[in-house]
Amino acid sequence: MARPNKDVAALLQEYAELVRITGTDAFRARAYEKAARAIGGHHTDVSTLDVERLREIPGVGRSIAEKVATYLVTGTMPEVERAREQIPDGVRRLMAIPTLGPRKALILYEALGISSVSALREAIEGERLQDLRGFGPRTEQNILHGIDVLQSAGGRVGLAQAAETAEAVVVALSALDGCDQCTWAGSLRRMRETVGDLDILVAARRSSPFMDALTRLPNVAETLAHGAKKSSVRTTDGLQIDLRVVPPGSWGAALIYFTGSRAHNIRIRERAVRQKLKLSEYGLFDARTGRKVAARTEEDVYWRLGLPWIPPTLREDRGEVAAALLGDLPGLVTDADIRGDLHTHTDLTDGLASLEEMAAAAARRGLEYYAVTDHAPDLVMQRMTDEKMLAQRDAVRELDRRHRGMRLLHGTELNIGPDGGVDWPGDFLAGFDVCVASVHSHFRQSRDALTRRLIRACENPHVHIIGHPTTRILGKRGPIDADLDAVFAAAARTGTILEVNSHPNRLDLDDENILRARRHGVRFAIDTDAHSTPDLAYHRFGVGTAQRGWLTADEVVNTWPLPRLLRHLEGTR
DNA sequence: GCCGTTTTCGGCCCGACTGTTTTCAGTCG
Repeated sequence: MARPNKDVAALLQEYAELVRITGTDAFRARAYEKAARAIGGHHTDVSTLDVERLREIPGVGRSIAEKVATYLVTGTMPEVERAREQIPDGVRRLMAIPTLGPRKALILYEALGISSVSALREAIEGERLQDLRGFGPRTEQNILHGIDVLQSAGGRVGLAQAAETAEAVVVALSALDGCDQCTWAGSLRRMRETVGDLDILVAARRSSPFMDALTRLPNVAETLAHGAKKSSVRTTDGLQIDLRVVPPGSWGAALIYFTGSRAHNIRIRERAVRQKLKLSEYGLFDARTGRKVAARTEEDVYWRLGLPWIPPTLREDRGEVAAALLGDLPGLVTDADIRGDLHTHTDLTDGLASLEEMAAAAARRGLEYYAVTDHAPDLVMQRMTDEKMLAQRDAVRELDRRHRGMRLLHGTELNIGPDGGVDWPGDFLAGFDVCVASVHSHFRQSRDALTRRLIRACENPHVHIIGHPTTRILGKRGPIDADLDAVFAAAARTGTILEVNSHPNRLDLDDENILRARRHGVRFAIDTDAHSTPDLAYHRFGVGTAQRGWLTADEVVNTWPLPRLLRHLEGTR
């Protein structure tokens, strides 16, 4: 579901940015932004709603409801088309550069005609910004650095977008006659945090119907290659999709080959060679006779190489083959192990859905426990007060009495201040079932200060979980510069849980930090940080990241039965 | 543009930080 919601949200967001650049009324832009967010996170498919129903979405009034209704019927929004004619798309994309907002983007366009990131870099390097009011040397430096950050993502897309596109392609191709099997492989199957291109694999006797169907998918912008075994297209949002069609008998070998990683494949092929075998995407063959010895399933191929099946999330050549040989592969945490969520928001702060809606959605997902952790007062913009928090606690307790099968917990997401302190004194904190504490400001303190800050938060007996520990936002903001090994050691010593934040833009801790932290003996919580009901589905990305960090269910506290979890939370105080 | 009402206007998340200024504008969370 929610594909139309995402389209509408993206369009309204684009319009908001265009209004922000051209317009004088910042509140109008904010209204569109708010509506975009509300629709993007709305629980029902907006294409099933008429104008009156659309207006019931908070933040959507008559004007926006009518624009959306027009778009859903005609496929365009005339106001957006007009705005696009005034401002080239490249100007809007300048705003993706951190520290560069709508005002500076407009100045750059009007004064120098700059309408692309590359033109901006050239202008700075050509010293053409020197006479521009408001653009000093530090600003130039910040912009150049921002461009580097932006481009370090390297044209890769986030996990959520990749998964959504891949699922649509697989659904489309699986529906064709003669499709024996179809799935995605590549870095998406390995759950890497960003995906460079999608690898789709089909098992079928005839390939041409699939190749033709790929090039005719609705969001395909251009066909890069069109052959009998492989075709490639680029989608309208710049993502490359490679399709391979193999005979059904080669499915398992092909799946291994296209899942990768390259390093993992090299490792197992070396193993094949030592056994006088040859491994390719078509199968595992006797090197001398050329006779096929395995190919139909991944398990067959691995087994014939003397290995158990290795989960795709481990296939990075980080010791998984050696571990497999020793029988030491970890029993990885899975989606099915997740019993609860310990970091979520409601519309009391910046969430979109009410406490009741979030709890109901969580219960529908089969969770056994669910903590509501709205923002604490030091994040001033959220306007939290003691009274509001205590009133919410009463509401949570009341709702909990009515919820059968799922236990509601009352918590908060505290702010770790510049000195490592948090919003409330201990006696107030003691009233919460669970306290998450996160860094939301002062990201550029010195390494020493940031390290001390996080360690002090770990040492606070009321802090149970450190939320999104490095604060990085993929493609936008790097991790804070702290001595993470010192922080991990402190977390292990104090029993403080470290979060694996499942939001696809965060995935924080990431796989490598999880690997490091678990060596210190840290426990983890895989949380969604949901701000709307659809966000509750993000758990799969956090679980994938945790698997890449070799985590077992026992290391993840929200796989534990509630009594064990509560004993652990209580025990750290 | 939305919304609530002290109800058809006038407010709209508020404050800090940065870099450029020389008193403030822009950006961010």
